[in-house]
Amino acid sequence: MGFVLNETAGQTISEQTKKRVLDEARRLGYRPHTAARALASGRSRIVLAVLPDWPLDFSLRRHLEEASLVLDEAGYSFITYTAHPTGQARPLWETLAPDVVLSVTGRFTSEQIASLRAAGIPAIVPNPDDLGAEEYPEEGPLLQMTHLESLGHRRVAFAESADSRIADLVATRRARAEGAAKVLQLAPPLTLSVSLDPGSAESALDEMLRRGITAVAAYNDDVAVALVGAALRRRLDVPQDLSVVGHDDAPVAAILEPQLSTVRVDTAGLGRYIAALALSAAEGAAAPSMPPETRAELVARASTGPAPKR
Amino acid sequence: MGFVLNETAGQTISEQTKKRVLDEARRLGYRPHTAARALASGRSRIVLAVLPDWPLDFSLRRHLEEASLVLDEAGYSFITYTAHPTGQARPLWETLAPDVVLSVTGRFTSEQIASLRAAGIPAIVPNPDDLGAEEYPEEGPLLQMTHLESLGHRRVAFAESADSRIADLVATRRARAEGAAKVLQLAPPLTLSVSLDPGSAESALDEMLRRGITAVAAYNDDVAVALVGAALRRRLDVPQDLSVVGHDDAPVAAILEPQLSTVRVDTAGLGRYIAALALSAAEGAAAPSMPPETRAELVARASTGPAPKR
DNA sequence: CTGAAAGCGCTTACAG
DNA sequence: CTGAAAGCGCTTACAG
Repeated sequence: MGFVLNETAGQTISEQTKKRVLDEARRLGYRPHTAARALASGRSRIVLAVLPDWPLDFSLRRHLEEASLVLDEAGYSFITYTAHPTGQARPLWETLAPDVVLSVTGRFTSEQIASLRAAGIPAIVPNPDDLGAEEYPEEGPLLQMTHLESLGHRRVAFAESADSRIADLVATRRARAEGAAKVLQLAPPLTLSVSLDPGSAESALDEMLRRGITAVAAYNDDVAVALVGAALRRRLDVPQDLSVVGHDDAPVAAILEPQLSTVRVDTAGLGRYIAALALSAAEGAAAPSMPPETRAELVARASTGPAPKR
Repeated sequence: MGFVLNETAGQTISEQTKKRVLDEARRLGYRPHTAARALASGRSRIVLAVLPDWPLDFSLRRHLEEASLVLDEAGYSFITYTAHPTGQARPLWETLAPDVVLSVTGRFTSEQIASLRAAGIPAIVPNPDDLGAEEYPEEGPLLQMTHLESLGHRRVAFAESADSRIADLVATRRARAEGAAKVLQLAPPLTLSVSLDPGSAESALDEMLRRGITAVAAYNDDVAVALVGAALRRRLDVPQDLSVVGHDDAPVAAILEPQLSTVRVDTAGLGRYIAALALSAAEGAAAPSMPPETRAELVARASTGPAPKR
C-alpha cells in the first residue's frame, strides 16, 4: 500500500493491485498523516526560508511564493520565517525540524548557525562549512554611479539608511558605491545617513550642498524619496539642482513627482534561484550557480539629469 | 519521564524523581521530537495565520511577529502563510495539520473553508459556523471624511485602488466613505479608480477637477501619493487646489513633499488581538472581543487644507 | 508514587 | 509479486 501511494521506485507491483489500492484509497478519502510520515521516515519535507527583519521588497516576497510552487511540486512545504533579533521565542527550526533551512539574504549570524547545528538541521543554505558560497553581486551601486557619471556628475554622495536592522546590507552597498567611484575616477562619494525623520533628510541635503555635491545615489527608494522631499521643501529643483537615484524600483518610484530614477532588481530570477537552491539542498544535490540573467538594471526616469554647467 | 518533562497537571511525582529526570534530560541534551509528539497526541501545536495576497502594512507584519512570541510562550508555533489565488500548490494547512488556522483579514473564501474542513482542521478563526463574528470596524474612511468636512470641503471624492486583489477591502472602505458622507450631509463622494500607472492618476485628477471636487480621500497612501504626484505634474498646489488624505500612515507619508495627511491604524493592538484570538482558539476557549483601543486615528499633515473660498 | 506497555500512522526491510 | 511486522519517539491510560 505504501509503495503504491508513494510511487516508490524499484518496486514490483502488479497493475491490478495498484489499481485496487488506488481505488480503495480514493473511496476512503485517504489523506497521509504528515507527522506519522515524518516520524517514520526521519524527514519532515519542510523547507524553512529565513527572511530578514526588515521590509523585504514586496516583489521578492511574491516571487518567493512562486518558488514555493516549485517546492510543493516536489513534495516539500516551503515556510517563510522572519527572524526577530529581539525575539525570546524559539526559532521555528527548533520546533518544525525542517530538512532545509535557507537564508534569503544569503547569510546567517554565528548564533543562528550554532542554533541550527544544535537543532540538528540536516541542510543549511548557504552551507556554513563552504566559505566559497556565492553571494548576491549587489551591482546596484555600480549602476547608480555609472549612470550619474555618464550624466557628467563628478561630486556625488551615497545616502545610507540609518535603520540599524539593515546595517550589513547598507555597508555592502556603500562599499560597492565606493569601489564604483574609484573605477569611474570620481572623487570618493560623501557618505550620509538618512532616517525616516524628515529633518534628517534636510540636514543631509544641506551637508551635500555645502560640499558641492550635484548627485546622490540612495541606498533605497525610501531614502531617495526623503531626499527629493527635502529638496522640494528647500525650493530646489530635482534634477536641475540635484540628481537623485534610488534603488529597488518600489511602486512609489514610478508615482512620485518627479518620477524616480532607480535600480530594478530581477526578483523573479532571484526567487527562482532561491527555489533551486532549496530544492538542491533538500535532495542533497550540489547547489546550482546563480543564473546570469539575475541582473540588476538601471531605470532612468525624471529625478536624474545632466550635471549643472559651471 | 513524560509527565515531568511536560509538567503534566494532576500527576503525583516525588521531587527527587523529578530532579533525577530533569538532570538526566539535561545531561543527554534531550530535545522533544515534534513529529512523534504530534502523532501520539493528535495535536501539532501549530497556529497557521493566513495573510492576504497583497502588500500587508509592514507594521502589521511586525506586530504579528510579536504576536508569535505570545504563542511561543504557550507552546505553539505561529506560522504565517500567504494564500495565492493562482497557486496550484496545496495550501499549507493540508500538509502541516495545524491546530488552528486564522485569517488575518478576518475572512476566508468559501473554497478555503471547504478545503479547511476537508483537511479536518480543528479550529478555524473566524469560525465559519458563527456568523456573528466581529469584523474590523474600518473607521478610516469616516475619519477621512470628517477631517475633510471640518476643513470646509463639500464636494469630495473617494479614490480606489484598481488592484483586483484587494477589491473586497476597497469595496468595504468605499461603502464606509459613502456612509460617512451621508452622515456628514455631504454630496455622495465621486468614486474614482487609480492604478500604479501614473497616467491613471492624471485622468482621475482631471475628472475630479471637471466635477468641482476640492478634496479626495484615498483608499491608501500609495493612491494618495499617485494623486499628489499627478497634481504636481499638473502644476496644481496641494492642498490649496486639492486636499488629499491617505490611509495607513506608511513610511512614505511622512517623507513626501507635501507631507501626507493620513489615517494611522493601531497595528500593535491589532497584532495583540490576533494573538489572543489564535490562543483562545487553540485552547478551545471563547474568542475575546476586540479591545476598544484598537482604533484608527487621523494624522493631519500638509496635504489637506481649507476648502478654497468661492 | 512508579514502571511497563499499548498505540498514534506511517516507512521499509524481510519472509514467503 | 504480496503480506506480515518492526520500529520511528512520543502520550497516556493502566497495573502495581
